[in-house]
Amino acid sequence: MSPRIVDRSVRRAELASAAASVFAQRGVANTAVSDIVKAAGVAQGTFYLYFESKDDVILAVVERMVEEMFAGIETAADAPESSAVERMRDLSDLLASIERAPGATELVDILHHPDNRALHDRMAEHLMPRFIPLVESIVEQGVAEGTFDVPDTHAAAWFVLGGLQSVELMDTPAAEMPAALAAATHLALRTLGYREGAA
Amino acid sequence: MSPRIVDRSVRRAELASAAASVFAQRGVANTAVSDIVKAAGVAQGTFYLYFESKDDVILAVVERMVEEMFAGIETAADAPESSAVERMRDLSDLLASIERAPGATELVDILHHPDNRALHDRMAEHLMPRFIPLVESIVEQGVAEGTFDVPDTHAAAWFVLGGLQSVELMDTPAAEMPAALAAATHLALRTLGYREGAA
Amino acid sequence: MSPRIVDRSVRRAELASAAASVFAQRGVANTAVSDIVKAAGVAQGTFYLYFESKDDVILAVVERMVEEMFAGIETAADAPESSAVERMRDLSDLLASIERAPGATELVDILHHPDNRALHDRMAEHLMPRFIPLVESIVEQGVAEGTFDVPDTHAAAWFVLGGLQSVELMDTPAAEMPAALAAATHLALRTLGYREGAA
Amino acid sequence: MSPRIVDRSVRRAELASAAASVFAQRGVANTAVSDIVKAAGVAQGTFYLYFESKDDVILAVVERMVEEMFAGIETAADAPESSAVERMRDLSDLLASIERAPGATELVDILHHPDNRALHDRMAEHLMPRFIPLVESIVEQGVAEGTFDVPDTHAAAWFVLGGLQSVELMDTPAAEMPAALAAATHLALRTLGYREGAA
DNA sequence: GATGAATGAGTGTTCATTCAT
DNA sequence: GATGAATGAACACTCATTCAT
Repeated sequence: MSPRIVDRSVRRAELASAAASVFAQRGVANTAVSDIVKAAGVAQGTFYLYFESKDDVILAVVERMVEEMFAGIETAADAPESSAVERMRDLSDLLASIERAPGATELVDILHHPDNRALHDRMAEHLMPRFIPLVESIVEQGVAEGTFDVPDTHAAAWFVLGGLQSVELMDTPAAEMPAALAAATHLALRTLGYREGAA
Repeated sequence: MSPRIVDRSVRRAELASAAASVFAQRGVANTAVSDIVKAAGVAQGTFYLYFESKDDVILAVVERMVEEMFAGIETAADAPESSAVERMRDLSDLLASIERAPGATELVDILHHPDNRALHDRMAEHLMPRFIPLVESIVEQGVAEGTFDVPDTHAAAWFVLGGLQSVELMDTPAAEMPAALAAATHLALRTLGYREGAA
Repeated sequence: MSPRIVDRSVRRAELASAAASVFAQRGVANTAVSDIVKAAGVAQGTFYLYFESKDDVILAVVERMVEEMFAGIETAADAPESSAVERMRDLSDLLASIERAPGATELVDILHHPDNRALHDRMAEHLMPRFIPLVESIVEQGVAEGTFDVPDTHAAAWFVLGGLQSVELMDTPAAEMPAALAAATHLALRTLGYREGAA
Repeated sequence: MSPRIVDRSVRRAELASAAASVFAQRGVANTAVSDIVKAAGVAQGTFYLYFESKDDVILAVVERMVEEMFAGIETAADAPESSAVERMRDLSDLLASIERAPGATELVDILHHPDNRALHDRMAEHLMPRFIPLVESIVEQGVAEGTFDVPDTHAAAWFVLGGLQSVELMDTPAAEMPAALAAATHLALRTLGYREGAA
């Protein structure tokens, strides 16, 4: 009955996984702690050995999601050897492909559950501040390279990131996504002062 | 104490107001129907004379907000006699001033309550589809006038609106807002292919 | 607005009718006073002008049913010019046909509503004591005529009436009802000491 | 105060007992779950650990009653070594003594509560189908033995059982019960075609 | 007499959290 | 550490009844 020689953080992760899974199916608000422990195969009390409260798991799940997402994006987009334009194009693609990223299925399920807009947003809240520096560094690089031309790189980073995200929220059928994406990327570059044919 | 003197819709509005007020203080999820009726000074059962359920008030509050917001914006921005560039600038200003609009204080309180991201989003959900046609009409006008140049007006409308909203979410101190706004407007116009100095 | 020159008891009857109708559809316990007034087309308060409470209508409805049922039965079965055996046979038939009696449809609907067993029973309670004297008078007549032979006419009346009712509760398909009825009548007569072929 | 010492079914039984007791005092409909838990000395939530709903306890109480009653009857009357006539006489006695059975006091209290006709009936509903086969087997045995003579044993079983029950509902003072019972038994046997003095 | 808006106590049920074992 | 039975406050919602108009 006690072959559970797993250490604290592993157990915590198991519970968070179980929670994430149930959240995806039933929505966060409709999920009771009892659902989580059932899914994890532990007793009710055990939950409180690893989390202070229900809110605590929610936070943990969100944070894990942010980490996973950002990890994927960052390694891919943080390629200082590329030109700013290339990095910008990559970022645009990556943003679009986040939802199709391997292993992200669960995240997406959770985020897409209609009752989880709050979670979705709490996540966006965590995500934006982390993305912005990345985007801003790309913008700055572009300005330095002379391909971009913006007075306020910070504002530009927000504007472009907001614009790209917004396009992804558009009412686009799957078939036309690539075209929409191309359009968005094009707009993003233009926003940054990039002249397609020029240079 | 003064029955029959107020008609149904007025009473309903009173209750919605009370609800909005409590929502702003405690967040939607933390507000019980009993809190609402207490604030409105009526009995518990009275609430259900005017709303079918708690969800019903929430929806009513959100819709009222949307209407108020959109009413302000629409009348202001829907000026077909102006040029597309002017209208775009107006829209940008208006978007920024929404939160400071008279009477909107309460809306803002509610929307800013940390627990109310869901409400905020349900509202955005209602709002975006109503704004997009407006923005798109401006873009199309600009294209027709020869001042804008975009292949896909729909995508452009989403991108620009998303970008503008995003800038407003920026971590900008009040003092620098005008500058940030000017920058955002500038970016929006550039995104649409407008050449500042040119014709 | 006041062509309602109906007198008190008529109005009361209207309300009782409305109540009976709703009871039949939704069951007594699931029927709110508001349902009754809606069906009657009067205001909520009006109800309390004619009935003291919800229980009061229930009672009124039950009593009306009892009266209707008994009226039908009594006139039919109370035929002192017939022989006791004939009257017994008639009673048996009548008991079986109660549910198919004209105008009783509504009663039956109510009584058959699964939630209304209590009502059904309150009614049986009223009905049995009224039927028993009738049955007993038949039994006594038979004894006097020499066709029946029972020591305790009171007990015999209860036994026979209970037996007949019980058979009607049997799991009999409609097609076999006549046969079951004949069997029951036969048993009833035998119980009373009647020798079929004899005398 | 002594958790884990009682097992699940015991605790469930305790709660059912408490419920039965309160039902007897206040009637089923007038009993709130809060009354039950108060009587049982447990918290409100505990109730829902053992029953799915209020209806669930009601059903449990009824079923327990049915079992208790039937257990007593069955063992007593199911004596195939006796003659059909003897078994019939035993059954008649048992039916009459049910209410006086040791431990049945509580059942009787509940059943006699005026508001509990529904419960009473739900029980009768459960009970009749279980008794009928027993009675029918007696009738069939009698026919085989040549002491009874009925064409339709099924109908006869219903008739006789209904008759016996009906007599017990009679307005008989306690002192005269034995006589009424004897009369009923006599009638029952006669109904089945038994000739007292004969063979 | 009639109205119907208002009342508010009462209901069944859920669930995050605790704690004796 | 792990358990899971127990807790009890909280909640949304109903409805018989009242009463100012």
